[in-house]
Amino acid sequence: MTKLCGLRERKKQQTRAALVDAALALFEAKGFEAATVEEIAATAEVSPRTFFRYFAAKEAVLLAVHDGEFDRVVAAIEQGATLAEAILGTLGDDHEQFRRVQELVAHTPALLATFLERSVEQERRLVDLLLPAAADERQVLRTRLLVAATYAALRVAIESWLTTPGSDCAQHVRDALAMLEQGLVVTG
Amino acid sequence: MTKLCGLRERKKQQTRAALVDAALALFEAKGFEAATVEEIAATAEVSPRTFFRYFAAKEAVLLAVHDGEFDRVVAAIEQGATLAEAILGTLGDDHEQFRRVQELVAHTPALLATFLERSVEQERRLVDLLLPAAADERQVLRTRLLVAATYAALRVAIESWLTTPGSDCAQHVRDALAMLEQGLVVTG
DNA sequence: ACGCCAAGTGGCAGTCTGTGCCACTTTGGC
DNA sequence: GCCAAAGTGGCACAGACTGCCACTTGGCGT
Repeated sequence: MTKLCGLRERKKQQTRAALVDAALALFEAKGFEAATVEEIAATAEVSPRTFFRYFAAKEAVLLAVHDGEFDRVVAAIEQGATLAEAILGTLGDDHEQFRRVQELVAHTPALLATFLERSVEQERRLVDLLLPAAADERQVLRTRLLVAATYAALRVAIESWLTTPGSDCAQHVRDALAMLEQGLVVTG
Repeated sequence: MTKLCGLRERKKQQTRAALVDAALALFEAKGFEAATVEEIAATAEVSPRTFFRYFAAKEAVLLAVHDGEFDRVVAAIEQGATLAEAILGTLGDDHEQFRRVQELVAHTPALLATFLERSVEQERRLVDLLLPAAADERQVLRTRLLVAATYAALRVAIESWLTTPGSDCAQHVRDALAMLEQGLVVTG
């Protein structure tokens, strides 16, 4: 965990938050590609050089927003929760920042690409986590498929949620997962 | 289809192919990010400016390799094939260029991101194609889920295929789709 | 055979992302 | 208070990509 004792560490978190806020606002105001790192840094009162010390790339600012949520999913699984339970659990307290980011992602191909790639990384970690120590080949495949399909369902659910004003995100996810579990007619 | 009558058109296809070959070879030799557009263009005996007239971005060279295959999937569906049939149909004649590209994608996060984004675009087109004119909300959701899950299975299958030397790609895909159809235990 | 038009190309200047390096300030431990 | 370490800014630079303009060349009518 991050220490919050020193002044140094507090300033860092503060700068980080300022960068995220600035980026989110600017992306929403003028679009992801039109907003430059220079502007974001200026808004957060920091040099562009420093921006890249906090985030490896322009897109990474938004990635950072959700990292905490994934950690909670991992934690839940480590305590014995199923994948579905873990995901649904973190969706409860909807930070509206989550919606803002997802809205941006849905409208910006470059951001979508970044997020999908991050999803694959997360999928790999989850597979390792869910897999028993000694698993046969078939078990591995089944788990990979489970996680990948769950993420696919999550993505479909979020899209559906974004286009349905006032709806509950968790409910969309539950519906999608239920459909998945009951078995898709792949041949239809 | 592309006309092949004129000399002009032939030269264009030739340049395009030269760029693809050069890019593929250079990416394999020194890695995607280490290979510069300048080098690729030079190898294909063309100016860097011209490279970007053929491909919108450095990654797009590899995207182009698979565009033809997706068109075949679309064509098959328009002639009444199911999604699974259409996909398995195009996988038969395995161009080894397909494997080379997938190998690169698997090892290069930036390429993976681009390909996943392209996958989402393809998914959207397939959903429109598979959906009857008047479909209720539930039908739409089910179709989106079907396509997204199928692509997830495809991705898992390809990964599995790449890491199993000498195996048949189509067989991996069939196995994955079968698992999907029989219903995943989401709560496991 | 000639010449015109449009398509294709190259070069150049310029923007933006991202990185390495070095000097400078600040913080936390002693 | 002093010193190493952490954090920051500025600079120079590479590489991806774009707009613009001048130039060449293939297609085509006459």
